[in-house]
Amino acid sequence: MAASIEDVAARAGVSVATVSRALRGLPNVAPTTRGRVLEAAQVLDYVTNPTASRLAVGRTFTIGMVVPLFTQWFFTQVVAGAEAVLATAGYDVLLYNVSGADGRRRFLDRMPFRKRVDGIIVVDLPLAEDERVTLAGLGTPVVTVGLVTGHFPSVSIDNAAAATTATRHLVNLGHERLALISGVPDDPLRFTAPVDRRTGWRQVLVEKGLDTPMELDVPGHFSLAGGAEAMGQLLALDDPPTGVFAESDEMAIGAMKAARELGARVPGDVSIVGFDDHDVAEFFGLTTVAQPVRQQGAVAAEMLLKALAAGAADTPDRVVLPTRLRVRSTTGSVRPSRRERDLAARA
Amino acid sequence: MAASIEDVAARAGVSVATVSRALRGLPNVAPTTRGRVLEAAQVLDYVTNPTASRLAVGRTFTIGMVVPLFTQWFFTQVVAGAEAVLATAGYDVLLYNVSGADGRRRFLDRMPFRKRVDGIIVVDLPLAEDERVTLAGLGTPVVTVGLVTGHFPSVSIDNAAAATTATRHLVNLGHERLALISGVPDDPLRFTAPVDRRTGWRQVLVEKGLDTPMELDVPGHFSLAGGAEAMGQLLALDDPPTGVFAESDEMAIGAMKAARELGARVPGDVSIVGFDDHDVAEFFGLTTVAQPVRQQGAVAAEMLLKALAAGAADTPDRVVLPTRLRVRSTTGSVRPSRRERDLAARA
DNA sequence: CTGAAAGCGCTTACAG
DNA sequence: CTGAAAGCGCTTACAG
Repeated sequence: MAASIEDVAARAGVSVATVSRALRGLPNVAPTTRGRVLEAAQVLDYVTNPTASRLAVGRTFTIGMVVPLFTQWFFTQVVAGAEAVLATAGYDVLLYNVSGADGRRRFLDRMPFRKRVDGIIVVDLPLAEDERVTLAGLGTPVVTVGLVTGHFPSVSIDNAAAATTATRHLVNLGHERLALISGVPDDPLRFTAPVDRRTGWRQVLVEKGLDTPMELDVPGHFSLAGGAEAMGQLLALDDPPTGVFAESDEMAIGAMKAARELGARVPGDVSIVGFDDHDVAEFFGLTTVAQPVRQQGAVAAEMLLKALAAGAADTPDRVVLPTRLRVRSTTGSVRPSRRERDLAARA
Repeated sequence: MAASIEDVAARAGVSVATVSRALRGLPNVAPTTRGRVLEAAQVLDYVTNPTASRLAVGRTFTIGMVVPLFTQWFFTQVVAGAEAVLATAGYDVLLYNVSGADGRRRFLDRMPFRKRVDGIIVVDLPLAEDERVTLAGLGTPVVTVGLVTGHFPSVSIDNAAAATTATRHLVNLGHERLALISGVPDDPLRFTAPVDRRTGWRQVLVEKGLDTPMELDVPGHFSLAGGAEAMGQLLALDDPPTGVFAESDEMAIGAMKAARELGARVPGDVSIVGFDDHDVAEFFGLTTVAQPVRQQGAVAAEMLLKALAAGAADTPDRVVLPTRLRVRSTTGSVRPSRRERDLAARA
């Protein structure tokens, strides 16, 4: 049987109150007493029972994280980033996996975190007004990552600006016919990132007076296969794009493979820029807009710890982490388009 | 303030003992009483405080999972598989991330799971004898996945047999010069899977009387880049292999890319078979040996729940899940080797 | 600096 | 079928 605080007290010849104070390093414990307690604890191989401690203190020392699909790269990174700082601070992490719109509904209806966590990190999950109110009503601090509610502290990136950077990069290379491989067309969860990225893309095109025909805006479902299919559609156009911005690296890599298989050179015939700087982006030589993923989790965790310490949050912080273009080998300056070559050939 | 069991008792006009019984569906509660309790709980929006409940019951209702790098695909899948069944059974999951040999040491020395979990799932982490004894001494049931200790119940696959299948597939296609891209050469954690896979590979070659020169056994570090580098080494040989077995899909995909960039066709010049059936294997058309990854986590969780229910485990189960060859487009029948072509040209 | 006692919010024999 | 009381293993005023 594992030793309890009473066993330690008995062995050290003091009360359990003193053991508790000594072990936690509180002041007002005589050095010699503390020594005896520490030794007894050592000998008995004592560790405090967290369940009992939590009940007494009235805190769970666990943080709940709501994550859409924790099996996906992006989310595992965010979780890992948060987990690392929370573990250091002595907090456990309780994961809740939400998939689909009804999953979110179920989460907010049942609120499985009630009485279980001291704080909540919501990753990427857009919240309807009533859902936000429900969450706020819990009375436990909430920090969001990837979405900005205006009511909870948040950490995110500027998706529109990042998309602008990616698109401008293509424009600066001389590309004028630009396509977008976007995320999910009818997203039940209504993530905001894909929408914002499209906004940034469009903005540059409009600013430069370039065309933004529907046919150059195709969905890639945030997957390799989706990216490949999208690229197939684009290359089948009479006047295919010479520059493609994919809203995620996975789609970009799928697009690269499709391009290659269809005989289009990257970046010779078509330049591709992705988004994320996924672990594998470097290996594939993908030019992309890097976002700090683990760091978003880590910063969210720190903000939550701060809120926990401060008691009530003053004004909700809103941290926007920087993104940055990483130019690798999938983008290059523009070459004559197929149509231009055809025209030239005819002349 | 959230309602407590006392609030419910007061509102229902019964004792807290009765509330406790009614809410947990225990027998010996009058139907009308139960009705009143349920209604009161409903009105007060009561949920039981798990910390208090756990302390009273003497169980934590949480399972600890020790995972080498939970950010990697394989491990996230195992965790997700276990998590799904544990959540359904009302258990939380506490993750502990071990990286490097000292990380394992630290884990076993400090045993952060003491008094915190009711059971432990160890994923893929080989245990030294003393470490095994330490774990067993905890008195909480342990199930291992990916390693077989003979002392704890385990769920795993037959890595050697699976590798045999992969290698035989190449042999059956007529390949005689076969290479292995293995895992990590000096693995501080001493994972057994890569070793067993090599054993299976070797066994087939020996059985068929084929050569197994050192130069055809190269490390790929379980990464894309490592697989690519390994393939580069292999293709630089005077007499390069026509068939390559990579111990993971990631290495296989890296190898595919390297082959293509070096002008070798897959499977025209070199066939490649991987291991895992990673999420992306299908997209890349990779022939591979599929292992059930999520299922290993799920089965481990079920075994643990069984052990928890049974009290003491009888004889340690040892579940070996089936693997299966998935033939896609990276393997094909053998073509004349470069050397053979050279000889033919000279004749 | 230290201890006795109450309390955290449940569950569980035990008695009735 | 129900309730009073003890107990789970800690922490924390309070008194000394």
